[in-house]
Amino acid sequence: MPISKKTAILNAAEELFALHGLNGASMRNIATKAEVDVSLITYHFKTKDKLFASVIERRTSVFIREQLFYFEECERRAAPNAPSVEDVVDAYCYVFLKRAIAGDHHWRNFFHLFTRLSNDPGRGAEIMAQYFDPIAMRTIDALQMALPDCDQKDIHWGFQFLSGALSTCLVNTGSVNRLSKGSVDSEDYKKIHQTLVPFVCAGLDELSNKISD
Amino acid sequence: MPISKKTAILNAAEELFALHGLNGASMRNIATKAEVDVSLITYHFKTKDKLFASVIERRTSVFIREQLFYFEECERRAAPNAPSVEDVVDAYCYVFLKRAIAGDHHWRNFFHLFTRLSNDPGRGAEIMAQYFDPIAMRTIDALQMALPDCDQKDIHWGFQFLSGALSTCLVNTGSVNRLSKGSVDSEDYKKIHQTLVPFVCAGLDELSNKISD
DNA sequence: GTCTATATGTTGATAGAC
DNA sequence: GTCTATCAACATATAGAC
Repeated sequence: MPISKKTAILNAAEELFALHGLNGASMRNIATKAEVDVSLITYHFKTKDKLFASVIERRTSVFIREQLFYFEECERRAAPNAPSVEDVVDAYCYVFLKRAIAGDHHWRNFFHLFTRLSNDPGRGAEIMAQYFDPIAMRTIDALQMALPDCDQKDIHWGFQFLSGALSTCLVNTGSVNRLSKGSVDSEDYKKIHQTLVPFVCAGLDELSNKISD
Repeated sequence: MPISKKTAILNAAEELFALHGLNGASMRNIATKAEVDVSLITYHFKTKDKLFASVIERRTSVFIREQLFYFEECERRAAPNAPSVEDVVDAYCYVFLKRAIAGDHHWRNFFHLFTRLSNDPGRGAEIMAQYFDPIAMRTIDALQMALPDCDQKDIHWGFQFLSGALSTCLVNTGSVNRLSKGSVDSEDYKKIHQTLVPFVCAGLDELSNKISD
């Protein structure tokens, strides 16, 4: 079954918003990429901003549910003890990385867009607050349970570092490939998973162990 | 002495490009913010893209020289031994953070823009390659010296994580403040410095110690 | 160096035929 | 649902007066 034109618009918008940002991608660019007339975008989504919101909503609705499920599962598995730091960090990262590993380029575009939003103080910040704060809160709570002796502020910073480290890996700027002269592949998400999780866990453990001031 | 109109343009452009991106900031917005006529921008910088390049160049010329000086100093201090991971990570971060700590909002705008560029696959990636690859290379080399037993690929990923963790801290999205209900201040760059460096060093040590595959 | 006036294209969005 | 035609607002850039 061929995809609907509405879906084609969403896919094209997702990719172009990810590549060029909200302002950088015009409705005409999107229409061309989707092989659709410009006015059809207005018909389906009314305004550009609402199209943007639809692009976000389409995936977050699926994504957030799954993310929360992973956390529940990881806490249930550890019960009655608190989950380990590894389990929490892994749960947070894996929901992103497993889809990237699977090679789904639609999801990759979305994660790409996610990175853009998470480093944008304008409209991006609003959307992050609306859609991703629940996940962030949940992760921070779980980290606090896993590291009961860690200073709360350090947990917050630790999550920020985790989030930043993960998100740069989700956008394909080509820098890792270039800097490593081709010996490292920026799209080797399996390797990223294997490397990022222990890196972040060691970092968090360090923060937990040091005397806070 | 009041600043020249040319400098006012650069300052305004720096701020608006940081906030809204290359496409999101128009020359009119910039001219208004700089309290200058639009055509004066064309007079001084010829095109919008060249204005953008000038914004980058103005600070990178200073910044890169200083960054490289820090690395030399830190290697000289450790000689004939290799510098420690702490020294290398600190040198990389501190050049950013010391100016942020000093509260210079022009530099903060620039770092803000830096974060945007480092997560942009388009024009941003080009500029990063041109201006920041030398620093990145230098940092990676220094890390390799500090961690001779670490797998080269892990060093590259470690640097990517470091770079991602630092850069999210340089843009003020308000997320840390929101998520911590005000108990953490996203502009407390001194705290970021104190927290990020040990976090990253522990992560790198972990990568160095694990058996690579 | 700085301004006014203007050229030329692109933008997001609408109205109406089919 | 999908297209054609069109709008007013905005974009970058230029020419020329002072």
